Amino acid sequence: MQENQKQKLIDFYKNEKRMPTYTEMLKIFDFKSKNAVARLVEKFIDAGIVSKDYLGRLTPLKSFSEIPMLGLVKAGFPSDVDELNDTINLDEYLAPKKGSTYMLTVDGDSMIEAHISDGDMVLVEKQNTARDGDIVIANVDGEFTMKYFRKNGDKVYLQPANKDFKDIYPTNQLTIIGIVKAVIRKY
Amino acid sequence: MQENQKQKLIDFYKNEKRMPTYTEMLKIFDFKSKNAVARLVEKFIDAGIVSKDYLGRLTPLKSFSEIPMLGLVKAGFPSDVDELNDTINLDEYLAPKKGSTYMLTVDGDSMIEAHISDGDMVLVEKQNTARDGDIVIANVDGEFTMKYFRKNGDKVYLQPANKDFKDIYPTNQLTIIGIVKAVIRKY
DNA sequence: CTTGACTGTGAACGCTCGTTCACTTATAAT
DNA sequence: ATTATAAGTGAACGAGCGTTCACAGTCAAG
Repeated sequence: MQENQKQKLIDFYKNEKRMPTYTEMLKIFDFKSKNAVARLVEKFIDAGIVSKDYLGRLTPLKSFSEIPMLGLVKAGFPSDVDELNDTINLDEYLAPKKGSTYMLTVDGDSMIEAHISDGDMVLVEKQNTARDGDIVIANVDGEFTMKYFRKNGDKVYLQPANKDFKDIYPTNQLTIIGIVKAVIRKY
Repeated sequence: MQENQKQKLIDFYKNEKRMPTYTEMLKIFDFKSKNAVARLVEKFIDAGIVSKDYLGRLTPLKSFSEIPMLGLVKAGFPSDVDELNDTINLDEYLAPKKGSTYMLTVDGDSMIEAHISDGDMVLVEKQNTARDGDIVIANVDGEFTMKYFRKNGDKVYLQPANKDFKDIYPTNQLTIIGIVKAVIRKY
C-alpha cells in the first residue's frame, strides 16, 4: 500500500464526513474490480488505519483526526515518527463540552501578564459559577470583560493581569458568563 | 423534534465516526417502524442538522464538529446564540496540514516575551525553511530549541524572547525543523 | 522454464439498506 | 361528535452494498 492511497482515503473522509463505498473506491484508487478494493481495505485494516465496526462497516481510526503529540521541545523530533503512539484530537482536547463551548476574540491587553494578548482567541465554557483564580468572562454593571475572578470570603471582585488596570468591584451586578478553558494564538 | 434527539445523533456520530443506519435509529430513537425514522430524518434535514449527499447518504453538517465563533469579549454573549452563524472547526483551523503537523510541549521560558510560557503547547508544521521573524523549532549544533528565526542578509541566527537569554549564533549547524503555527494553553 | 506469491478482473449472490404504501393511533380544532 | 393533521406501525420492494469465487497477468526465486 502506498502512502498516497492512505491520503486519498483520508481526503475522502474529510470531504464527505464518511467512508467511501467499495464502488466509490473503484474510482478513488483506479481499480476495476471490487475484489481489488477488498484486498486494499484489508491492508488498511492490517495497517491500523481503519477498522470495521460491529456491523462490518468501515470506520476511521486515529490517523484521520488526531495529530502526534511529541515530548518537550528540547527532545526535538524523533527520527522515526511512527515510533510515537501518543496522539491527540484537537476537538476533543479543547472543546470536550461541545454544546456549551464558544470562541471569543480577546480585545485589549488587560490580561497580558497572564500571557493573553490582544487578538488571541479564548475558548469559553458557558457557566455561571467560578472559583477564585479562574479566568472568567463576566458582565459587570452592564459591561462585558475578561478578568481573573477573585473571591475572598464574601468579597467578590475581578482582577486584571496588567499593572495599568485596577481591580473591578461591581457596584450593582456581577454575572459570571463563562470560564476561559483555553487560549489559542495563531501565527 | 426535540433537542435531545439531535444530541443522540451527534453522540452516535462521535462514537462511531459515521451516521447510524435507519435500523440503528430505531433503537436510538425508540421507534418501531423505519417510516417513523424516515420522517424524523426529514426533520433533521429541514432543521439543517444533516444533509444527504449525492448518493442519498446522510452526512453531518456544522453542528457536529464546529463551535460558535462570537465576536470580541467586549461584545459578550448574544442573547440568542442561534442568531450567530459564524462557526469554526478547531481541527481544520489549527491543523490544516494534518500530515505534517505535530504538537510539542514548551520547555522553559526563553520565549516568554512572545507570551509563550513553559508548559504551553505549540502546533508545529514540519518544514526546513523559515522567514525572518518566524518562530521555529530548530536544531543548533545538536540541540533542539524554539526561538525566533532571524535572517539579515546571509547572517542567520536564533533570537529568544527573553532578556535573560542571548542570541544563538550557530557554530557548526542550524537546521530548521518546523515552524510554530499556533500556541495553545489549557487551564 | 517452472513455480508460487501477489495483484487485478469479472461475475454472481445474499443481505441489508432506505424507500414507500396502506393502515392505525393520538392530538387538537371546530 | 366530527374532522383534519400529525405521528407511528408493519410489511413489501428494488437497489446497491460488501463478499466471494474462479481466473488471468506480473514478477522474482529456484
